[in-house]
Amino acid sequence: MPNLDWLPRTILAAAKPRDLRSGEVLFRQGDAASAIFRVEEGRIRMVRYTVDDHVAVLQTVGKGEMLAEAAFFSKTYHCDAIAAVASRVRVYPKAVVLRALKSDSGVALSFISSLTRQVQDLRTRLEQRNIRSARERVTQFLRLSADTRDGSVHIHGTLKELAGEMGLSHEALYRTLAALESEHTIARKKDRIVLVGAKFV
Amino acid sequence: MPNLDWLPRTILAAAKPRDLRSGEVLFRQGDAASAIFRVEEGRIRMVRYTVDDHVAVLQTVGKGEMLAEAAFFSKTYHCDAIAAVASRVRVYPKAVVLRALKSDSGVALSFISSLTRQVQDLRTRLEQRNIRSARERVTQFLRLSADTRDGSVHIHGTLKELAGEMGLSHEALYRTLAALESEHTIARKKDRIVLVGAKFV
DNA sequence: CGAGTGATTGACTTAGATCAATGACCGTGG
DNA sequence: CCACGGTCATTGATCTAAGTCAATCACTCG
Repeated sequence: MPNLDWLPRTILAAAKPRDLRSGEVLFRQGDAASAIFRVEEGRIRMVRYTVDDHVAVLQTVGKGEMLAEAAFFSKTYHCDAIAAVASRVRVYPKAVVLRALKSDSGVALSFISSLTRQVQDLRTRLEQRNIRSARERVTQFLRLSADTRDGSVHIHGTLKELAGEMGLSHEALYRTLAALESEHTIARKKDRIVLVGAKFV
Repeated sequence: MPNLDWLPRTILAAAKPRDLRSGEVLFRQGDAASAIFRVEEGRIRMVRYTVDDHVAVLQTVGKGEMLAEAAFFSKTYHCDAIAAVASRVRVYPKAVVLRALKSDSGVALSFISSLTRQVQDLRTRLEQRNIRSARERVTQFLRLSADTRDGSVHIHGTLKELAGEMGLSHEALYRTLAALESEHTIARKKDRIVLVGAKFV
């Protein structure tokens, strides 16, 4: 869950937390962009109002993720940020962070590193979504997530959450795992799934 | 299609092109990471071999996109890059680019800007993939892509390509558009779709 | 002028969403 | 210490929307 590890400790330490009730607004489209945030707890929804007067969710930002990075390069926020559930964010004043990025190329480089990793990860997830079949989607996920050493995948959080991240209903995931297990393609342990037939190093 | 607009002109100009036949290998997992690339024409597939001896496509990089950005922070490439069709890439030596990033905070900032935009875009696309119904997926896409001024969406390339990007079969997209049109939710012109009922500014 | 490709529509099939019910587990408050 | 409410995990039954196969038409290009 890092994701802001690239910031100097002094800035990290100085960032104030802010608590939000469910439904509370963090900022609105058009507000002066004064800070970026990191979600410590809960979920924030980035929402935009469309030309035909509907609401569109641009993204849902979860625990550990950064939000409003684009505020760096904009005078104002370009969408609303609203807490989907009771949440806590940490506030990083834009000016302070920007100064650090400008003055210290090491900080900038670390940030770039973090961003490129994110881009890769997101592209991979998008690619996975192109796989229609639940079965293939799940096995590809497991293959890419498997530890090279022992072919096992550690499951963070609940299977239900995982299903959501993979774009499957939780029932579909349960069923698929059950099927794969019964064919001995995988073995399941507590918090861990092992790819049978993985070549160990 | 820009995406490397953040690099100094001198570097852009110095980058050599390289042509690849369909199926040709640009680099292999484990090769020393000596350059990053931009796809000028065609499509490059990033492929990894999994622990259980299968092939997994990590991502498909299309025209205008950058590839192997992560090579900046790694001694070696961590997957294979293979041309899916005859392609042309431009080669940016890692050392040169890295030097520019380190020495010029303006360059670094521009790169960061480009990356944050990419991250936002990818997250939005992922969010869209969570919408199961073709109809909703298409309308959300149109709403978010619509020009604020006149509520119209310019269609780049073919509808077939668009269907692929949205994760729909082309038939499903055609049908959905036909349905939306017959209900007067949208109007179609050459290369352009207009959201009826969009509030014009 | 034919080959190749996109756009479009029809018919059919199926995989996955949805609705439902049950058991296991956990924390908690009386 | 135990009963109760809540959530996850699991499995069954059902339904439907989207994928797949297929045929046609319109265009473009050499």
